[in-house]
Amino acid sequence: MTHPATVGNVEVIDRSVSRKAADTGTRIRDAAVRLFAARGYAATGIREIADDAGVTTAALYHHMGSKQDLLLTIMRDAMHELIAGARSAVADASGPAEELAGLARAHVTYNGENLIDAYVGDAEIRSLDHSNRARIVKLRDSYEQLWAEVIAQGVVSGDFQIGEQKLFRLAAIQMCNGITYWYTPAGPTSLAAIADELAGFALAMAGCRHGLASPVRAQTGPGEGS
Amino acid sequence: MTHPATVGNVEVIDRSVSRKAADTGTRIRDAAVRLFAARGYAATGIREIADDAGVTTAALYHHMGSKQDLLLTIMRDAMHELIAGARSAVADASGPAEELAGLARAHVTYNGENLIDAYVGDAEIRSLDHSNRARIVKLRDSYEQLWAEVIAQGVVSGDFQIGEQKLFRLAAIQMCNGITYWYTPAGPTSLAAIADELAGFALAMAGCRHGLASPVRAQTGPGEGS
Amino acid sequence: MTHPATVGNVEVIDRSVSRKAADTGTRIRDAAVRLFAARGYAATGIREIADDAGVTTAALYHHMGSKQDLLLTIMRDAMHELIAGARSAVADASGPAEELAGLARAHVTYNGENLIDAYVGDAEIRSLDHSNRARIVKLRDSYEQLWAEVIAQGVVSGDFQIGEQKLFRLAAIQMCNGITYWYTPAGPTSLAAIADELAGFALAMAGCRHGLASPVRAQTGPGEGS
Amino acid sequence: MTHPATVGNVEVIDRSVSRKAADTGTRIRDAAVRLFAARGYAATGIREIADDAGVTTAALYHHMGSKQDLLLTIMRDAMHELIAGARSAVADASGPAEELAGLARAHVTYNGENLIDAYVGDAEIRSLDHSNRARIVKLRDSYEQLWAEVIAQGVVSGDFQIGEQKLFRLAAIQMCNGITYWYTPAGPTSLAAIADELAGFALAMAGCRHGLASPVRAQTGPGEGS
DNA sequence: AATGAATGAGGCTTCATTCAT
DNA sequence: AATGAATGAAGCCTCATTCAT
Repeated sequence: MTHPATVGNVEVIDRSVSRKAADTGTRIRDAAVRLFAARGYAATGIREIADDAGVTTAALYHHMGSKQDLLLTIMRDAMHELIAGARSAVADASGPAEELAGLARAHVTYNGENLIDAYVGDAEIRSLDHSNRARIVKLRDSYEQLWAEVIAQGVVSGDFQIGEQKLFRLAAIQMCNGITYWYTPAGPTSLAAIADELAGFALAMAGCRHGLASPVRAQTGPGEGS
Repeated sequence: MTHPATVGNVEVIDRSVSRKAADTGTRIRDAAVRLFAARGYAATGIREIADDAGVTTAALYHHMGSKQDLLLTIMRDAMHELIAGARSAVADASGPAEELAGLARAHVTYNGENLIDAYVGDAEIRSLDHSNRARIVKLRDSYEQLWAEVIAQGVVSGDFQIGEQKLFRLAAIQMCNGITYWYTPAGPTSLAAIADELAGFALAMAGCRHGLASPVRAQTGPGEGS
Repeated sequence: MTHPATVGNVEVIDRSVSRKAADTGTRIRDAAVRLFAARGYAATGIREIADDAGVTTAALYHHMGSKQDLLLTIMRDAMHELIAGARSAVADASGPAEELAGLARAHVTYNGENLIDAYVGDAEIRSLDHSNRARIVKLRDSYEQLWAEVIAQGVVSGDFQIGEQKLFRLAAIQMCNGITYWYTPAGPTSLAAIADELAGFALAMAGCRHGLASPVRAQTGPGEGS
Repeated sequence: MTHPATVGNVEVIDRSVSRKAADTGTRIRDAAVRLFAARGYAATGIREIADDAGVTTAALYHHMGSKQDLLLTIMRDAMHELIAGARSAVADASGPAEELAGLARAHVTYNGENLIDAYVGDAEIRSLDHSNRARIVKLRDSYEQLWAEVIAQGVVSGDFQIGEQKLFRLAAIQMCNGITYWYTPAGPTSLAAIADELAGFALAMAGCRHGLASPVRAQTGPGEGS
């Protein structure tokens, strides 16, 4: 109910519109992500969330269920968006190198544009209870599967020089993920530029830095080159 | 899973000795790291730690001070060891490429051999109170400074082809750090092999995969082959 | 398990009719008795009742008033039926022995046929608020008065050999009441047979086991043999 | 820790002594029984118990565990005492009639002397959680088994004229149990006299009112005759 | 006749910590 | 060096009820 079915520019508009009169559920969810990201799930009180959202704790439960429910909702939404972005990136690319670069850029972009959701999604898996964790892990596995397929194809085609594919995959994703821990929109480098840079790193790690005929991405803003 | 001062066979001996009468402080510290890693700082109760260590909560306070003190101790120790390892790796290497590879391997090795300490050190910075966090961040900065210097030298010397040095540093460290989240000693690949692989990735990211005359992992000790 | 105005075969018919479109009030009341009997008044939530009845809590309030109102309704109905049954039993009998046996049988029969209503009526007096409790206690007193009169007459007539009449009354009613705690229609003995047996116990306690010319249970209806 | 190993006059003395400086655990337990009896388990707040016992809720948990633990302790103690009393009553008697009378008197006596414990033990079985309920039901079954054996022997020996033994047992116990609902030490009749009277009822129900050569109990106080 | 939203009060329980012994 | 007792604050959550629609 928070993330729109289609991601893109439209979303941004919708968000800015709905923010003006965000419904209670959304206000609660937003407050929760913010606080979970700032303090951690366990260290965040339900009353803090309620206060932050401007509702009573009882209203919070009326709308969103338990604290655990809130976490599940947040993480599930995040995974769904991440996966959708990755699918779309692969679809838009042709050839293993472009696909890998696309996956890296999509990951970085999603994380950069949804910093706190991504951070929570990354850091709070252990805070999910047994069955909820299973659900999220399943989603995460299906996300990683997208990477695994691209990597395997690149190895088969000879585009990539990779030893252990799993090791490569984990290292590459982890590298892209790192943005969550230090990126800020206020920084000097645009998100798109960072995404390109990290995509370049991923290709280098795969042994095909020069595999892309054209620069990875054309839209890099002025003054953000290396 | 105490982190011994020296790693290797000696460690085992130390362990069997210390097991006979592991002092109370150590038992408490070990229990705390284990639980902080498993559940997170905020979600771990002081009584759980005490129970796990086989002491009363009162004894815990007597020996180790508050829960926050425990966390600080753990994180400070971890940072000190990490820094010591990095310093020693740089000292043993000659030339930017070897140094960078050494840093990567040292990071991976420390994290792999002290999984839970490394994980806590990574995940619980936000659980430190204001002044403690400042202390640890200062240590972390001095650690990153080691990387920064190596990177800068490599760029100056022309060994590395790196755009934004800070971005590279964060991405590389993050990649190495990832091992914390998935490595298990029971896995098929030895820690040394993983360390070499990731060091190779780092060099590739720096644009000098072929910069090392000899194979990256020449220093691998006996009995640790992949 | 609504208590029908008349018990017997007619009841079944009434049920099948009312089932088709049991009115909301009845559905709520039925759900309430069921849950009060199963968990107790205090342990039953108004939302559980509403859910069980298939209505919203708001609708519940609209139809039946508060939780306390529901309890009062249930208990008052139960007392009224119990009293009506006792009156009719006394009217149909002649002589103290028959009357006492009739009271016992009526009590057992009502409780057996309306297990949960009877149980709630018995167990939840303390859950009534001050003024409601007064109302129900008044009804209960008037019910016990019926027993008191029969007992007194039997003592005067010499049919009964009873020491303390109050003690006897309480013991006898309590004994009959016990059925609430263990009777189940699925058991091997018919309710009528149980009622006869307990009526016999009451007479024995009154010192006139042999005071009835004919067997106690002459009135047993067809098809209800033990 | 509340009920003494041996019941009897000594107990009364111990109680009065310990009451002067009752330890915290006992104070809590006593407050709990009192409130559970007065309002019911579900309707009693943990804070009410703590206030009544003069401790904080945290101290209550320190000493007695959860509300459910408190209930289990109370019920288990009550069952143990009841069973001990019944065993001792049977041991002191000779012949089915005396044994049955003894069981009845013991039951009435225990309930009369421990009104609130007995009441709670009777009324709150449904408030026990699954596993605790199983424990108490097991104890209750072993208690009823004592009655069952005496009854069976009396039937075999010809002392008792009883149809369905189980029905008789339930009715008799229920009758004795009733005292819980109306007895008060301030009443005109002594507990011993009531116990004798109810024991006489039980024998009458068993069809052997005159089976005892001597009066059921000699100690009946003056002025308490029928 | 019906309902979704809202709420203040309170439910039970655990928290990290202190202190007298 | 060690501990049992104690506590104020806070933990998450549910309560019965009302009310605008």
